Amino acid sequence: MSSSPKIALLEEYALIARALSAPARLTILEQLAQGERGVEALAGKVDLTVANCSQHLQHLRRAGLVTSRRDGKAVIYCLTDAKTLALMDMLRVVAERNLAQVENILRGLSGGEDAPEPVSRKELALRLAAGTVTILDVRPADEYATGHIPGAINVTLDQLDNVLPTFDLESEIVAYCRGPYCIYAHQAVATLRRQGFHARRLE
Amino acid sequence: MSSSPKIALLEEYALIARALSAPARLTILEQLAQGERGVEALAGKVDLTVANCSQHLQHLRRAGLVTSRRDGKAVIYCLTDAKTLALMDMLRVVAERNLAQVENILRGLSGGEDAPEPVSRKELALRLAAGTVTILDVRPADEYATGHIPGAINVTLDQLDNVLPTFDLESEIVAYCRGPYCIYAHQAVATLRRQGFHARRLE
DNA sequence: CATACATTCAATTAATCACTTGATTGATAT
DNA sequence: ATATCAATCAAGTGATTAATTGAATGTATG
Repeated sequence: MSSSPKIALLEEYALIARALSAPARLTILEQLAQGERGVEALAGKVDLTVANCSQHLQHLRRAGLVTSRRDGKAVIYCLTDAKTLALMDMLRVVAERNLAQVENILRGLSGGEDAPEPVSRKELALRLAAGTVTILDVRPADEYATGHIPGAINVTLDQLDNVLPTFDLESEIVAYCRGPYCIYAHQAVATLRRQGFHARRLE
Repeated sequence: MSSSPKIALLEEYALIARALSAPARLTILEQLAQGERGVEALAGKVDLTVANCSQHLQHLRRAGLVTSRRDGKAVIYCLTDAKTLALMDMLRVVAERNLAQVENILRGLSGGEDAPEPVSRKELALRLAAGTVTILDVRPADEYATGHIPGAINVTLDQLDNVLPTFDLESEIVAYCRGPYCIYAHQAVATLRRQGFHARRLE
């Protein structure tokens, strides 16, 4: 009745799930989703010691989620394939669907009930062409530097209050950050709306 | 720079991943995918003590993956929604893609290199209508009893050797079990093929 | 009301995990 | 070769986890 291969298989699946079961590793994956990185760069981004970050990376590698290659004296890590992101996204979807706690947090971020619908990518393209929208890239400057939506202005959350007066109260503002795992855009939109701006988040 | 709500969110996501990080809980979910069950029935199916099974179920409930309701003096558990299955399936896909170990196990199950392509559901329907196929349900009798493909014969792995001589060597045999997480069908096909039958697995 | 039953709780043990610290490896530059 | 830098390894600590056992809860039935 029992089957050793079956358990062996399940243990492999469980290995992957376990790799995703630490917040630190999820942030590492979020970073890697933006592009390959060295260990030290990652450690700085996710606020871990280098040794600790290295261990997490090896945990991820054992699960097959990332691969590494050597470049001089640096070791560069990158996602094994895009399916990993799909897996993380599904994790997020299930969480938002089933956990009341997640909804509470997200509601808190958006500053209450009046959270506006996010803007779709297609809609943004139309508005951008019409020139009726300001786009904010809310990521750290270095990530903005390596690539961003054409026409987007880089404003981190720290800088937001300073830059805010230069915006037009009437025009629409669309904020984006790294993706679904990143909440900078949520926070930026909440801040802007508190000041009376027409701000929305890119989906 | 740091954001407490961000970590709180990631901890919720990690909670779900952790719920999927034990083989025992994956088998429980596989069972629940077939229909709701009481604690004792589940404990029997997945070979755990009742207390232990109950604890795993509560772990899953904390992660929002299952819900429970009372029915008399029994407590019935069921999957919260079908997204959970999609998540598990993605786990399997990523595992098959990235982990060499998984491929080894699956190859071992299929009895070597000559693993035949699985039969699609659509193809099976056609063959079934033409009457040119024998369908085997390789699940335990009680699961067969609660529902099965019309025309399918219930033969567990134990019984397979006994029943085998009654099959026609020329006709095609298609075996299925619970789904992608279940390996009974793999094993049945391997056994049948070793005996010279034209056996394949339902996708 | 008392009893039997299904499930959960509580306490324990052994194992595993995250993180820290300090030493070690591998690759480049002086 | 030696020094330097990035990354990994190894060992230790505190916290978390899975599984076991036995007691406690809640629900139905006599």
